[in-house]
Amino acid sequence: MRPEITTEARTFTETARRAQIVAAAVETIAELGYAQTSLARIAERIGVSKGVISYHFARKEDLVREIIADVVALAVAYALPRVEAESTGRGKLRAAIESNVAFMGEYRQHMVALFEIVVNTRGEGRSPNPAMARVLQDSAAALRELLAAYQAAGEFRADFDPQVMATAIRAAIDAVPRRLVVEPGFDVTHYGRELADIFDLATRTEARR
Amino acid sequence: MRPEITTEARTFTETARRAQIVAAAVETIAELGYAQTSLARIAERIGVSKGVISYHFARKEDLVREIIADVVALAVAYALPRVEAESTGRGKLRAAIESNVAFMGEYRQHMVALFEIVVNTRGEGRSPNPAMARVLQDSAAALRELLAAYQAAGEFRADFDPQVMATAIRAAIDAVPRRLVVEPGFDVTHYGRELADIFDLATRTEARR
Amino acid sequence: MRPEITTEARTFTETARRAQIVAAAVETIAELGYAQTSLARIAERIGVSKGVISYHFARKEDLVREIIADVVALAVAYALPRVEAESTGRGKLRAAIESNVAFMGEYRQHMVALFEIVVNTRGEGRSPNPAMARVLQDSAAALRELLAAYQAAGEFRADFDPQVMATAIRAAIDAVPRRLVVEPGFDVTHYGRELADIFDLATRTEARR
Amino acid sequence: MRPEITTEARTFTETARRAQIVAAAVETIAELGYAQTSLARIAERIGVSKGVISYHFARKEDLVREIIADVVALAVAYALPRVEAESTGRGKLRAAIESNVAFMGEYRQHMVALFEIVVNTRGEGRSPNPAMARVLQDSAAALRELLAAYQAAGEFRADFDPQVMATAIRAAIDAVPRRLVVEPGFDVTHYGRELADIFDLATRTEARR
DNA sequence: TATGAATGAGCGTTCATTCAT
DNA sequence: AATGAATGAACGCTCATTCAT
Repeated sequence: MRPEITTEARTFTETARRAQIVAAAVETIAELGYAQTSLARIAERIGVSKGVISYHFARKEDLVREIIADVVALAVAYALPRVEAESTGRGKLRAAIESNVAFMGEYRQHMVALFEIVVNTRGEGRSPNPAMARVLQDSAAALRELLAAYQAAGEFRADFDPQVMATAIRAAIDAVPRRLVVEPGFDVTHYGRELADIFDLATRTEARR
Repeated sequence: MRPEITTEARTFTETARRAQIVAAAVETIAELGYAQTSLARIAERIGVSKGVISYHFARKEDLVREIIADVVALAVAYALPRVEAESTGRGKLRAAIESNVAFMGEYRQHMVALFEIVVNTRGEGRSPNPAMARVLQDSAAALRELLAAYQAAGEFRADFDPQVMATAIRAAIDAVPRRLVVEPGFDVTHYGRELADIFDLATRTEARR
Repeated sequence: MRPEITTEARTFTETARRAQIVAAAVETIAELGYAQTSLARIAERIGVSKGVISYHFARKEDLVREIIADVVALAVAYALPRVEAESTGRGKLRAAIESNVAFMGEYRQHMVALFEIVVNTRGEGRSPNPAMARVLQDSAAALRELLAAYQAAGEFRADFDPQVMATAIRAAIDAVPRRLVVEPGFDVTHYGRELADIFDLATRTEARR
Repeated sequence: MRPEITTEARTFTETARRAQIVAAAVETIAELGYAQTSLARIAERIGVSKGVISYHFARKEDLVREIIADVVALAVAYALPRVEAESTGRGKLRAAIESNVAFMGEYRQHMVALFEIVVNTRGEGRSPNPAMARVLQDSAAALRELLAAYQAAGEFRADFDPQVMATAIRAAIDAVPRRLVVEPGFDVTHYGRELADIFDLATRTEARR
């Protein structure tokens, strides 16, 4: 096992290997599902021995954590600028929904893998994977803040619960990976636009009707 | 293994044992997750040898199928009369959303277990568990039919895609089990009502605005 | 379990049940092989519960012993009169070979089952099934005695080892069941006649050449 | 499981371990019989965990195949040169019988194990183990070819069926392992010579009498 | 830095056997 | 005389993990 003593920098080789392992893991999970993905199967895809993975990731859990972090970073990098480019709450909401859905269309494997991880890993018994829980909470929280802020500003109708609305929106977005698995021809752009329409109608003020 | 020769009726003892096993399986899956639920763990909860489970359910798959059937039957028995009691499309939609969400609140463990099964079992490779796939498809299809019918009748706005709307609604409903795991104090009634409001707004015609 | 205290007579029902179980066991073993034959499978063929077999045969071994005894009794009843009907050693040898082979052709299932039992069951570790060992030894011994007696009488050539000859003959006869499994169209009569020719040539005196 | 990515060469350690496992399996099967030989029992004999065997042989079937191949290779290496050293059909037949029997005397355990495998393993249902079936067919076929060829050449009597004769010879040879189990003092050389005499007499032409 | 080798716990499943009814 | 129910050991197999080289 590689020394873990301090926060020493990673060598170039190591960084590359880790990225390669993460990529192989994502592909394998997306293809076979989490339960069918063993370290052996990931190693086989790369063409190295199982030991390599254990060497770079002391626990399977560490590898999973890295996958989550990678995919989330990708998603944020994709969606955030698109949301920030908008100036109105309405525009930001639409941008958030559409860019999230579009991202899922472009990074199908990553999303399917992430979805598999969400539902298949747990921390200590009952609770969901802590790394994943934080991510989900964060993304829902960001949405809730957006809704609440522009609700306070009077741009959205005052009488909805931003928490519920955020949950509904995220759920509708997060339904995409499963749909992609079931129905490979699924039209992501259409789905994104319709979804944005739905929640536009659901959030707008009397005045805008 | 119990004799399978003919389609003989089940004895009282057997029916009771099967129900007990299904109940224990539901609890275990809800508590530990599907992957951590082994026949040994289920048997341990009842306090019998794991041979007992094999005796009553020849394959693990058979047990899972029975769980699905049981929970679906419960859900249908709960929601269907409430939907049928309504006469308008708008009323039916609200009843469907609220009763589904309410059911999930009342049968938390069952829902969490079902959710675990959905995402953790597969038939032959990638595709989802066939027994479960049928259930999901049926429930989504029923919703889509409802929306399409009253859209055609002019009660809902004409310009939404019933498939997308149905997916969004189901996704928002199906988000409940996960929320229940994460946040035990989650207010199911409130969530149901808000959700109904959201999709009422999202489906109504110009005239009703 | 039925009382075993004394050598009490068997009831009619019991005798019939035992015969039925033995017959079902023979069929099952012949069809699926010994290793694939469980008590459950035998019971299923009859249409009774597993317990019935345990009731009539306290150990699986007891059932096997009964099968052996039954088949051997059949074989002896078939071959013995045919051998005894001959007056010369040469005639008796030919009758023994041909009738044994013919029996195997007529009672294929029984022979295949017996063969499966021979090679699949053992007594305490290494040695062959004691019940079966006795049978094999007996049948080889009877053949050896026949050969030795007429060798002494000058009817067979003096310079062969009756033990070896008997072993070779039995082996050639016992090859039939396996052949029947592999090659269902195997011509038993032809095989018997050719075999008799071979061992007739191998045993005759100089004078007869 | 050991990496299987390419057809890479085996390491020294692996070769040695595989040989050790095969040897232990042969011993165990010869001693206890096939049905009583589990991976656990083999591992125990070597003094390693049973995982080791799964590591080197992905399926039990693979191990069995290797045993067959090993024993057959040994037998061929033993008998073939002895047969080929002879120039006449008569000489070749005697050499084949005697060398086969002698081999069985020298490699008792191997032969007993092979015999156990023959009768105890099946491919898909009824038919014999395909790997083994080929071996048996090959060895019987080789004998039949030998007989037919020299029969055609006029060196053997014309009126026997080479198929039957080959079957009888093989059966008599294959009786050796069982005899060795039952009677440890069995004189292999004597048996081989007597057997050769028997089939010499059974195959020779009128002219040679 | 990576490998091959091994471990040991756990999996679902099979089965002969026991036993109360 | 038979059944249904249960047991417990064993089976082949999978897998994350450890570790010497």
